[in-house]
Amino acid sequence: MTTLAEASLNHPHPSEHDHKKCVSEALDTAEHLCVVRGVQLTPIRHQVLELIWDSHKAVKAYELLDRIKPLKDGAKPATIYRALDFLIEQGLIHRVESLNAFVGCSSSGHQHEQLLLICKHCNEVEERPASEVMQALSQEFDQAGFIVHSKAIEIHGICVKCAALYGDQD
Amino acid sequence: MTTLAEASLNHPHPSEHDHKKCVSEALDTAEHLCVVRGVQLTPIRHQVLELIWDSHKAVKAYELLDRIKPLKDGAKPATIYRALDFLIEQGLIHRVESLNAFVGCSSSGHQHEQLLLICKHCNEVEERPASEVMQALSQEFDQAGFIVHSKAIEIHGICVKCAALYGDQD
DNA sequence: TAGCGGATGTTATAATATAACGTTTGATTT
DNA sequence: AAATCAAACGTTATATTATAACATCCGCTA
Repeated sequence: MTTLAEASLNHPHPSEHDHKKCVSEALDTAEHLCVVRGVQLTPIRHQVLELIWDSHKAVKAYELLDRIKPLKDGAKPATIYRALDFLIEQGLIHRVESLNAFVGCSSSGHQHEQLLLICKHCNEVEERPASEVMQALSQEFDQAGFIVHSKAIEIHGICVKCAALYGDQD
Repeated sequence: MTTLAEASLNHPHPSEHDHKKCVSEALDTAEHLCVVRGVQLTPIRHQVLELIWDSHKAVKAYELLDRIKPLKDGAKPATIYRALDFLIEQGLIHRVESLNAFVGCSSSGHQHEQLLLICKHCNEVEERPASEVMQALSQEFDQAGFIVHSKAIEIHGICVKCAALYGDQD
């Protein structure tokens, strides 16, 4: 299988980190977790995960579909949505509810439910464990008597890099 | 214009509150805010707001469309989406991102960005100001250098009434 | 080798949302 | 009063997101 990790990134600000490391860590973790859990990270699922990890931006399902078609001729919406369902179930990606899009999860295996900081300028999504926030949330649920199944905490704005480069106004 | 407030509520648990009061307060506040702001709460917008306030459940756009058709013959998707856009801009309703649905905002005028507790059983949405959570969030944003434009904090689970009536397992 | 379950292929369609352009209406200006 | 303008609304079309339903394949095991 061709490695997709090197594909064009095209960030509005320079990628200051070693993204290949992000990708390889994410894929290694995913492979490991799937073995441990006795679930199959099939070629399709692996390719979709790799495509998602092409960047830290949230990606749309149909973008993924377009991008997987050259690799997987005859791919259909169900091809992508099934892979996405699997990856979400396994906590390997986040669904960004407020964008109808998807982004890799850096901490699969550990805590999956995190604060997502979504930059309107560069579209990158930063995950933060935000333990104080989570603790305050737990207290709130206790007060309300609410039994939590899942959390979506999505913040839109301007990330620190874009604010530095382009100012706060966009 | 016919009052829609009395329409069927059909909750899984009895509505322990005076819902007519919720509705009238919401509509009064909306009317007042729109006057103050010099924006028009037109009949369509008013009707859509009233339909949304029919219950505390999140409502889908096309459900609203079906329900407004008898009142407003020839209503089309744009009819609803425009009204929803207006109501959201004015902070009179919340868009529930994780459901692609809409719910009335009880605290229009005050803080609009709140924690939403969404019950999987009865579908009702509870708004909570959750000031400790918001404070912890602010600290997190400061740490991250992130400039916030908007927040979606949506928690799915079982509300206190449903937990009492049906247990914690659903 | 027959049967089973999980993954995938395939076709169709449902559900959600917006674009684009025309018309109405009411306020403001001329 | 006529001309103009902007906001709201009407209308048609289409884009975008997502799922249903059923067929097939493939590896496992009974």
